[in-house]
Amino acid sequence: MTTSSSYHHGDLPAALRSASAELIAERGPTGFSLREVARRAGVSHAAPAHHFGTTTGLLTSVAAEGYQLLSNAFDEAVADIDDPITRLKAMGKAYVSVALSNPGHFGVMCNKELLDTDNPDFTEASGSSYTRLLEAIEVISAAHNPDLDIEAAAAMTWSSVHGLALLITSMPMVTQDGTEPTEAAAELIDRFADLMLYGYAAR
Amino acid sequence: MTTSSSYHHGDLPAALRSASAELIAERGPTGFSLREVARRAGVSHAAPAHHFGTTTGLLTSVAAEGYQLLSNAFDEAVADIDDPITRLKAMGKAYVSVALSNPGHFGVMCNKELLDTDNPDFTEASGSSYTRLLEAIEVISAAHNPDLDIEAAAAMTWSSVHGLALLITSMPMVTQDGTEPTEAAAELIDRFADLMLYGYAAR
DNA sequence: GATAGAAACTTTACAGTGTCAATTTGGGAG
DNA sequence: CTCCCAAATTGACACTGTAAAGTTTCTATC
Repeated sequence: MTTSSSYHHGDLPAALRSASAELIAERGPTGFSLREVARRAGVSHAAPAHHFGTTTGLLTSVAAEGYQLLSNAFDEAVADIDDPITRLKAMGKAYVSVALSNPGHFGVMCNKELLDTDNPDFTEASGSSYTRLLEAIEVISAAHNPDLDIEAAAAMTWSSVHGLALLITSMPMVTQDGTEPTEAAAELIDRFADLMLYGYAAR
Repeated sequence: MTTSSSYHHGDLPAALRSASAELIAERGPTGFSLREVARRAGVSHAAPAHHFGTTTGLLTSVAAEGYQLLSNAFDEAVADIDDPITRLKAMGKAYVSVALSNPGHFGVMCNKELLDTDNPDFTEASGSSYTRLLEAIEVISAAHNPDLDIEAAAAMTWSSVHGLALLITSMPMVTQDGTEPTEAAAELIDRFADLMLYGYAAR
C-alpha cells in the first residue's frame, strides 16, 4: 500500500492522479489539461499516456479513486449507528463531506461524458458505492415499508443527494474550513432527508 | 419573431445555436468545437466570436434557449390540469420529454462549468423555469401540507427529476421515436413522483 | 556480474483548437 | 453617390491531445 518505488519516478500514476485532482479543483473539469498535469508532476507531456492511454483514461482513474473514497466514507459514517434511518442520513452527510473535501475528484466523478464507464476499476468502485446505498435502503424497507420499490428509491436518493451536494458546494460560506459542511448545511441535509423519507404531500 | 434578415447571413446567431445543438447531440458537450460549428453553419471560424464573444457565450445562449423550451413545455403540460399533484407529475414528464427531444440543449443546460451563469438571458430563462416549479409546489403545500419547506422541496424535486432524466436518457430502448418517453419510462416517472410525494419510510 | 529485454520516460512531429488583430465585404442612411 | 458601420474573413499565435520513434533505466536470466 505504501508507494512502491518500482518506477523511475516513484509512483507516477498516483502523482498524476493527485496533480489532476488539484488542477480540476483549481480550474474545473473544463480547465483540465493533460500537459499542465504533466508539468506539475515534473514529467514530459507524453508521460501520462504511457500509464493511462488517453486523457479519458487518466480522468477515469481519478473518478475511480473518488468512488473509493466515497465507499470508505460511507463505511465509516455508519460504523457506530444502528437505526436504519439515522444511518441513511449519516451517509448523506458523508457524501456531501466527501464532495467538499475532494472537489477535484467530485468534479469528475459524475461527468460520464469525460469517463470510460466500462473501465473495470471504475465500475467496481462506483458499483461498490451504489451497493452501500442499496443496502441501506433495503434495511429501511424491511423495517418500515416492505412494498418499497428499492431500485427507484435508490436512484431518487442518489440524485437528490447529488443535487444537494452541488447546491451546497456552490453556496459560499457554507464550509467552515473547506472540508466539513457547516451546521447550516448539515441541517439542510436533515431537512432533505425528512422530505425524502416522509414525502411532502402527506400530512 | 420571424428571422430578421438584417445580417448578411440571414440570422447567423440562430444558425449557430442550432448547429451547436446538433453537434452536441452528436458528440456530447466534450466533442463540441467552435470551428466545427462555424463549418456547419457555412461561415469562417471567427464569425461566432462576433456575435457571442467566446465559446462560453455561445453555449450560454444555447442553454438559455433550452430553458425557454422548458418553460414553455411546463406551461403546455399543466394547461388543462387542475389537481396540483397531477400538475407536478405532468411537469416531471415534460422535463424528461424536453430532455429527450433536445439532447443538444439538455447536454449543456446543467453544465454550469461551461456557462456564464451571470448572463441576463440565461438567468431569466432558467429562473423562469424554476419559478414554475416553485409555484407548483406552493400549490401542493397549500392543499396538503402548509408546513412544507418549499425551497428545500423544490431543490430536491429538481435534483430528482434531473437525475431521472439522466437515467432515462442513458437507458437504451426507452424512447420510441427519439422524442417521447415510452410507457415504461412514463411509469417510472410516476413511481418517482409517488416516492417523492409520499416518502418511502412512511407506511 | 555481464547482458538481453522490457518497462518508463523523452523527443519530435502533426493536426486541431480558441482567441485576437488586421482586413475585406456589403447594405443602408445621409 | 458616397460614406460608414456592422458582418464576416483572413492570418497569426500559443496551446492542446495523441502518435511514433528514440533514449534511458531497471530487472531478470545466463
